[in-house]
Amino acid sequence: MTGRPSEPSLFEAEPAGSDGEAPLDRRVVRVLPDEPAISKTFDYLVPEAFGDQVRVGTRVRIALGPRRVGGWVVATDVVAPPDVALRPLAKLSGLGPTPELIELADWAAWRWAGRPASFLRTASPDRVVDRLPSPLHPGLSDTRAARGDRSRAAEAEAMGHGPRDPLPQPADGTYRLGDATVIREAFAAERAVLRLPPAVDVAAVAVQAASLGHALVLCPNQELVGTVTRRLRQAGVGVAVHPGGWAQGAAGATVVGTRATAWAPVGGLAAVVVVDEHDEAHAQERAPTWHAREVAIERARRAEVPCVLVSPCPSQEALRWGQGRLVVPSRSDERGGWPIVDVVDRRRDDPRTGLFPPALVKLLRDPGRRVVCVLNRTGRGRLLACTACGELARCEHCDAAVTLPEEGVLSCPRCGRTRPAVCLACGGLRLKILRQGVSRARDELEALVGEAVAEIAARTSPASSKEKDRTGAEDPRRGRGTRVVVGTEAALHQVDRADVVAFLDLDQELLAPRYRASEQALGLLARAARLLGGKAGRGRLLLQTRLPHHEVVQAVLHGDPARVAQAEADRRELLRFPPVTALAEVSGPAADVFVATLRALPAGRAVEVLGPADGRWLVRSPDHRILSDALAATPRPPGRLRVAVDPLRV
DNA sequence: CGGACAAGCTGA
DNA sequence: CAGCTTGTCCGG
Repeated sequence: MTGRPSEPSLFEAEPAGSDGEAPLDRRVVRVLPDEPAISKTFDYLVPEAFGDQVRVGTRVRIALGPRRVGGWVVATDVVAPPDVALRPLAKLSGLGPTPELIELADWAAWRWAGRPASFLRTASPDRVVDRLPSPLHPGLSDTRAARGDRSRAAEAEAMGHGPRDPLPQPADGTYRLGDATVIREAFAAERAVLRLPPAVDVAAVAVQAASLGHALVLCPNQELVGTVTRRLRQAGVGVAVHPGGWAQGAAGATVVGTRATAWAPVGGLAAVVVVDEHDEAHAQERAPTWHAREVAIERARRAEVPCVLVSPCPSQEALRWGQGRLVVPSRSDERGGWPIVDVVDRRRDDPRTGLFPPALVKLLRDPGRRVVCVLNRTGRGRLLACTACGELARCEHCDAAVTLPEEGVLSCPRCGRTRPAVCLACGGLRLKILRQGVSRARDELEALVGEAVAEIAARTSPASSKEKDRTGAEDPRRGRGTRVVVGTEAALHQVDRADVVAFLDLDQELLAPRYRASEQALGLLARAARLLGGKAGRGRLLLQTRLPHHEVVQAVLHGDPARVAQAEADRRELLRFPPVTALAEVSGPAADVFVATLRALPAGRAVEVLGPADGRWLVRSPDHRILSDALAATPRPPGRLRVAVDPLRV
């Protein structure tokens, strides 16, 4: 999983004076321009006036041809080729990534078939930083004493040495492990996967990490960043929140943030933690499709500091990396941190019952309960048929089944065309919804419970949200006022507490045609579990399914994610999917040319090419070294080409 | 990327 | 053959 480019690094410079004639009167540095289309480095003279401010990582401006562009110094003391006339650096633009991060960017560019500049941009401050502040106290320090006993108590509680209440939940709604020494145990070796059930407050792990010194804590979302930061500060830890705290982190602090924080400089780095490592928010969707977990792992390895991956449902990638160092609380502690699960076995239900069988309706009508219904289908209907002639509604252009995003409009999910809701076979105007989406479910729910029900869908593209702002439409976080909400999985991100979370059609998740479907479904259920708290609370997770024996259902029911992990490990082995192998997805107009070259690689570096399917090819190798070497060795043809290493939606 | 320059097409 | 488009290469 780790590996280094086999090709010599782009940035390796021969030190001046190594073979005699170093020009002592001029200093030359190598600069990588901050331009997506340029991946070459150029050498420049350092003006006398810049003094000793030019180091590896420094942001500079350079004259490149007729224009000026930004860039990073990637090597100093360079011996330039003798035949080029050097120009001086045009300007200093402040501090940039540390030399370690420059090297890490080089590695990441190889690992995810991207350009170093895209990583260096992520590793750079978002505004000019000319000097660093003084470092913050590492770990638990005098500041804590100054704050008095309250924070001491918070720390003790976080460490699991708080007052030993029996299982009933503390007032703040978090669930406390009976024996929290597992958290300390996780940091005892260089690496560990720490499996903590959803209701446990993961901030305790960050506090433990910070006790070793300045830690790097990666969270999948802003909400967790807030929680973790608050708890760290309560415990007296000096925290810098990325990206605003870039300079403070570089100077020395425990750094907390989301994905991009994997690239934050941390002065005196002592430990790395990835919170909810299974969460796909840690992966960048746009190419290069880098994953914060993998960057964190590599960073910790290079810095020789402990790395702990935390998750209620560790990914196969994490488990494989952990090499058996999986730290788990006692069975009862783990079980207690998952909610009570009601499995609604729908195998014998009348299909006409729809999405709301009596068991659910009863919970829905209980006035004291806040209910979130999850249905991962947007719009009103995803499959429709004519009430008159029974014909399925399909696209006139490409024949795909059309959907009903809103009343009266049919839309093709394949080619994007829309048309009025009319049957093409008989001209009938009435279509019946065979598979309903959230909008329709909302209407039905309102009728069932007799009160307003809010619908929550993902906030769509930035353009449309701007549109909403302009038209002054309502707050996207609807559902604050209503007791019952229904939505896609976005509902689980936008609601912070619930008494019941009901998955109206879990089978859609369990049977999704993606190799990661089981893990993704479990991740979704873990997220739902967070809204509910542990078994001691009154939260219930209701799962409607025709697959009650599916390992994902059984895992949540017993609070035992190992049931999924084991089944999944076998399946990945059998199907040769990651992490047993390494995958990349190649698409775009230039993909065919690129793939043809890949196919022709000599035996020693051969990769397996599958496809095309829907204009996309899959490239498979026994490991990432072979895959990344092959991708790096294959020239990019002109034209648009997307290479997604470790695609999650295959 | 953006400019420079070379090679290819068109029209009188 | 000028005048314009399209493509390829290069920048220190």
